[in-house]
Formats: sequence, C-alpha cells, structure tokens
Amino acid sequence: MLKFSKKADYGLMALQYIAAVQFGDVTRARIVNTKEIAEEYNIPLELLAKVLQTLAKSGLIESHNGPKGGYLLAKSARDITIAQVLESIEGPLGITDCYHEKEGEPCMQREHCTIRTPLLKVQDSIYQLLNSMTLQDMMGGTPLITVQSITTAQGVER
Amino acid sequence: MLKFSKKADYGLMALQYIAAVQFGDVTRARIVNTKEIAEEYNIPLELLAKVLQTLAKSGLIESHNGPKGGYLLAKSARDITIAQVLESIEGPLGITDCYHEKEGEPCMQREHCTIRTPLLKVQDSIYQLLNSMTLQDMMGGTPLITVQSITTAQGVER
DNA sequence: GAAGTCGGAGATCATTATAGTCTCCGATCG
DNA sequence: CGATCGGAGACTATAATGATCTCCGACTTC
Repeated sequence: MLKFSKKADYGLMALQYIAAVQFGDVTRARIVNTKEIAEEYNIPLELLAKVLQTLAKSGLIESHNGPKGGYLLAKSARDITIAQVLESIEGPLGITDCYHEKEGEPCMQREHCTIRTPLLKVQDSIYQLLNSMTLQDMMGGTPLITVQSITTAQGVER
Repeated sequence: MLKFSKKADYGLMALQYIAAVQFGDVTRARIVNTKEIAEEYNIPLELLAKVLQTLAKSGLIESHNGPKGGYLLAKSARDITIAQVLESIEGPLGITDCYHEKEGEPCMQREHCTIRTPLLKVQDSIYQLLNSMTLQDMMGGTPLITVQSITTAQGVER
C-alpha cells in the first residue's frame, strides 16, 4: 500500500546520480546523459527519458541538447525535496480522491463523509515529511528533522 | 500520488460509523449491519461486505450472524489505528517494491541502489504517522502527536 | 425445527493506471 | 553536414483496482 510508482523511483535514482556526479569529489564535475543513468541502474532508456523530461519541465533539472548534452541539477541538492520530485512525476499529493476531484464526478460519500477532514491532516503530515527530506539528505548528509502535530487541538466536524 | 484505495476509504468510514453508533451518546448502543452502512454512505453493498469481512478476520471488529446480526468493534476506538486498518485491507506498507519482494523477481536496480536506505526511513516515518492516529482521533477527540527523526545521524550507504 | 437473515467465500468482469515500447522531430556541437 | 543528444507524441501490454454476481453455511428468531 501507499507505493511510489516506478517512475518516481527512477526519478529519485536519476537525480541522486546526477547530483553525485555533479558535486561528487571522486570524479570531476560533468554533465550526465540519459543513457548513462539508464545503464547504471538498468532502467529502460525510453522510460527514464520521459521521467527526466518531466523533471526538466518542472524546473528541477536543466537539459542541454546536442552531443555531450545531458542534464544538470537546476538548483542545489539541498533545495530539492522528495515531495517536489514526486509531485513533478506523479502529480499532486492526494491520499483520497476527493481532495481534487473534477466537476461531474462528485464523491458519492461526500454528504456524510466523516473521514475527509481527519485524513486531510494525515495527508498534510505526510507532505511535510516528504518535503522535509532533500536530495542531499538522501546522499549521506543527514540532518535531523522533526514533524509535529498530526491531529490538532481543534475538534473535527462530524 | 500515494492514494489510499477505495476499499481503505470505505473501511475507515465503516469503522468510524460503527464506533459512532456503538459509543455515541445520541442513540443507544446497538449492533450495525453491512446494509445500513452501505446505504448511509452510498457504498456498493458487496464491496463493503468484503471489506468488513477482511477487517473481521484481522480482529478489528467482531461479526455476529443471524437476524439482528452485524458488526461491533473488537476493541476500543482508542486502540485502532489508521495503520492497522490500512494494513488489514491493503497489505503491508511498502513505499517501494523491494521491501518485500519474492524470490524470482529481483530488483534490477538493487546492485547500485542508492535510494533504498533513505526511502526506508521515509517509510518508517509514514508508518509512525499512520500508527499514531486512532479511530478515536478521527472522531473528534484529538490529542497532540509528534513524529520525529526522519533522517538519522548515521550515514547512508552509497 | 423451519424460515429468514445474516456473514463467508469464490469466481468473474470492467475500468483504469501503470510500465514499457516505438517513431519521428528539433536542437546543438564538432 | 551529420552524429548525438533531448523533446514529444502515439501506442501496446500488463497489472491493480473497483465492482458485481452467485452460492454456501451459520445462527437467530419465531
């Protein structure tokens, strides 16, 4: 349950790899192309390409065309959170459908729904969690983070 | 992304309703059957039945057969967490496949996987979150809960 | 003890989301 | 100019989900 999609996994791996090559102290900083990442992690090339394109559109990475082209982080690894990556690839966080349903497909349970409000709090907490962990955290520099207050003191509509 | 299944939603609603009827101060405590819940929330009867059966097997609710039969909470609403409900209905929490993959379907990325360990921490944090909110919290009595330490001080393998 | 009411369990089908593939285009650098 | 790269779209296959249907067995009520 609550599984990330493969695309999201691939995206995180790729970003992590790009960051490592770009800022790592082992090799000199260089640009990385899709093929290299795909081979490194055994990811289907075309699928990874799509993921990277999506991330580029979201402004998390910069693309460079032509021979010797590839991708670079668009900002510091410290400023890229897991939430941003997931949101870019999988769309907005929605633990339950009804948080962003379109017109014409109303929630049949909305009327007497008693779980909408409390679940919204859970969702917010999860979002905080995902938004507090950065690419840099995933690479070893691991600060301590605290998320608080899942349920608030004010009552819940019922 | 990270969406609960409809079954999980239905399960939470049903439990919430059962708890309200069982412990609510409006009506006298009584047993609730599947049909009543299904009509109350516009949930397909058979589907809800399956969900309730699952919850009963997990020991969260007790079933009573015969006319005037139905379901009762097997324990206090304070002792039923969202995590338990989700786990009962959707199976064990697994943000990524590789945390419980079977023999014969190895993860192609396992070898150089750099996100496995950090994501495991995220998963644990989410679990704590879900396991700290109870049915009772969802019904209005809302204590304050704190989840801490997503990333730990020790380094991450890379 | 018979009838009716309930849960238990299985197979089945439709719909959707996901994962993955294929093809063509345009930009860029050598 | 042309090889190498990303950009973008359509397309297919597979799996998960949501939902429905049918039959069985247990128990409670009358």
